Amino acid sequence: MSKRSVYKRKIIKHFYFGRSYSSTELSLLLNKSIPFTTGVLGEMVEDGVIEEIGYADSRGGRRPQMYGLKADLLNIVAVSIDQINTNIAMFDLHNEMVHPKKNIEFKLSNTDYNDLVQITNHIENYIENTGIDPDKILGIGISMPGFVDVNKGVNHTFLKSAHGSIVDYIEDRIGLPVLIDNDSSLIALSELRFGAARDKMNVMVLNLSWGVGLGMILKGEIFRGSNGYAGEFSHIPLFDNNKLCQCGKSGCLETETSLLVLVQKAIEQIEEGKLSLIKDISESDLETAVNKIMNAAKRGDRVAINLLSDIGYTIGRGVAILIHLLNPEMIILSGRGAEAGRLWVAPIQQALNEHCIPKISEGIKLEISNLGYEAGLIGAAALVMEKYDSLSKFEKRIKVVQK
Amino acid sequence: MSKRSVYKRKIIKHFYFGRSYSSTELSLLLNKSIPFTTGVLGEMVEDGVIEEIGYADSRGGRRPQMYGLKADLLNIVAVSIDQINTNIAMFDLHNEMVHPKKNIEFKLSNTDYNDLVQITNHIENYIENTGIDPDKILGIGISMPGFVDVNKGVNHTFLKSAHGSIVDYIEDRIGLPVLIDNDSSLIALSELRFGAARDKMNVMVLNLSWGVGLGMILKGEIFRGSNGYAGEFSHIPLFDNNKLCQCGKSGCLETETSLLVLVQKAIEQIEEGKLSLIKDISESDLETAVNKIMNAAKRGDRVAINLLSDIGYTIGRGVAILIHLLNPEMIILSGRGAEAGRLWVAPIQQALNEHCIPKISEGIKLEISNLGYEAGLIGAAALVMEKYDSLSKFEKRIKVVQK
DNA sequence: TAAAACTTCTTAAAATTATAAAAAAGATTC
DNA sequence: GAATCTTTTTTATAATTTTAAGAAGTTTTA
Repeated sequence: MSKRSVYKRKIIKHFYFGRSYSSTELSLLLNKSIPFTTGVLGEMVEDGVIEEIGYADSRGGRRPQMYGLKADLLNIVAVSIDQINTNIAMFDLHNEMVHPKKNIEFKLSNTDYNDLVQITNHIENYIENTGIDPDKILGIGISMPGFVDVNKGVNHTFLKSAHGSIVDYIEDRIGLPVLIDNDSSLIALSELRFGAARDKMNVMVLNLSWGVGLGMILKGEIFRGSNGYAGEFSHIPLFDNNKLCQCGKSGCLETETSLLVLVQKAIEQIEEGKLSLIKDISESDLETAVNKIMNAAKRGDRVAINLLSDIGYTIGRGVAILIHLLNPEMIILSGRGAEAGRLWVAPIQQALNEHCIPKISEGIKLEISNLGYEAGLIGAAALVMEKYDSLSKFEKRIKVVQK
Repeated sequence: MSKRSVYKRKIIKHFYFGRSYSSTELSLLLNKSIPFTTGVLGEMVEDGVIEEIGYADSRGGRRPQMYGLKADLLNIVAVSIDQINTNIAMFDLHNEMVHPKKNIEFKLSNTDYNDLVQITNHIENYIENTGIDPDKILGIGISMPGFVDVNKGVNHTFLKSAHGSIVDYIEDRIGLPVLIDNDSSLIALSELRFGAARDKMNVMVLNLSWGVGLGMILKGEIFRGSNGYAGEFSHIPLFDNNKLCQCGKSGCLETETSLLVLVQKAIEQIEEGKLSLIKDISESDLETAVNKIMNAAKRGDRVAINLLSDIGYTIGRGVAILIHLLNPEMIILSGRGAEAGRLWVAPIQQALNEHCIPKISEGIKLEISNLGYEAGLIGAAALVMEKYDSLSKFEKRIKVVQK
């Protein structure tokens, strides 16, 4: 691969994450001279990869020519899998969804090989339905919970097939580059590239869901640890409570903060006869139960608010640990539970005030994501572009960037 | 600064940390072509910066010419400050101590400006006593406990002078580049460059001392967080014990693991009448008390061993948190308490077995440092070289590397 | 034991990339 | 409103760095 084409890939990546740049700005980002950058940009315009998108405002001199990616040059398939739902969507290079996302209800089992076959079928069908030429698809990004070994393309928790790598299987069947990563890390990636963590160096992104996931941004990059297992926030041993966690240990943070615990405690309190707006909930339909509790809290129900506060405070104690160990500049509440995030800010902040050395916690921003429910899908698409300039599997894909 | 001289600095840094390289190896490390690297190396030999040190064994072809730094080209002053002792030493480029280290008993107060003056005097005298020409000194590296803001050169815990930056003060007085960093981070740095963490990517280095410090190696580099406060392991809120910590909060890990707690518990148990080899200890002379307990443990005293085990187990619980969050490949026990480290390996390992998800803790190595007592000084010297290729304050110092 | 294979080192030509100066376009100032 | 200052872009020239090919040593293999 020629050096020039390496720079072209980097330029495409910058444009994807940053929208538009002038020649001068890019030369700074690439650490190359302006004449060189201008030359490369010229070639890319000729090849139809990027286009001139007008002039930016002057900052005291000649107005800079701005460049941007041609949105329809390439597409990216994003797949977001969780325990009960799988979503598939197609994005263009401006990060717009170009085909309606498809939601599949799909209970993820731990070991069934058939699950993998099913999901691959769905992806295959979805791509066909979009009518987009596979030659115009850069790759497929997949977000899923569990212990994901990024390099081997294996998930040690879900879709464990005897047939080895998930990535290899899907690549073989569909013939496109496939990348997988853990859902919390990808939510952090979307916050880093498109959300509140943009241009930040050290940020902790909490993925509020059935458990509390953690995506870490350290030194301006997603941190994954030596095997990709970093961020197991749910399972830090924080309590002497003898409550068994689904991971097999006891005392995990999750044993006091999961939404399951929330529902259990709510049922307990209602049975004790406390007055509450919460009605008719049971452990057998958690999703509905959680929604009812959340809604009650939003309407000011004391019981619901107190329950959420307790959990928030406990999460906050965990966050205090993160702050002491990693000294981040920002905490972001993201994931599907972030909508109710506002309810949690106060108790978390309270826990931070009580458990942090002031010097280390002062100035830390506690923010709620505005990427919302889509963060997982955006992260899956971003994963593909994130690796575009470094993985060899992209080398032969897009002709225009090969010289 | 010319580009070529940037590469020369990088080469010097590589040699300092790696001893000797061939032209081919260096060209790989620098990402430059072999002819270019050979050319630069030739110039550096001519300038007397490096020398040819013979041929390495062949690996199936012509034997490579090896190069190494001239040890006496430059010297580095290392200063290691802790709460009761300050050590100063002079190193050469082969990391050998070229002048006997000087130990100064010196109780570090929190705010006394005079402390800073005193320490600077000592450094000044020490350099004079070595008889080494200041023009042959690259810089001064300082290791100290507390909240160190590396960029501002300020310590928010010790030597807080109204006169601003510690670094600026010493640089003004001595006229040499000065760098400071937190002791635990520097111990981690010496492990990374010269110890068990060499070539490792993600390692947690515990600095066993009066508290338990933590130096983190993430992605092959020391991690310091956004303000340099990362690694406050001692003060993670882990207990509901209502014991007040010196940091002002309660429930910190330190409230159950500090050597002070060790002594208090020992006294308690002896007063209760337990049979033990430990005799005549009191809280007024902690250093002696700790030594007596350690020695008793080494001779097999049950009381001492149990006390250390309890503390080790508690530290292990903290380490389990580190493992879940950061997924390191290795844990190193270092610092002055590492000698007794062997006594702690078993209880720490025990805690890891009980509190870690097997998938994430399997394969993690738990090692005892072999850098020993000197780790702090070595780290302080290494700090200077670590920053040599990136800080402008070194630009004008060494003439031979300026072209 | 000689040929093959392989690694290192050297050289000169080729390609890449940067520098510097000037031109273009717009903002600011007096 | 002309002169001056800025920033961006272009161009030509200069410097840097790589490529490619071959020479020089060593080990491996036949």
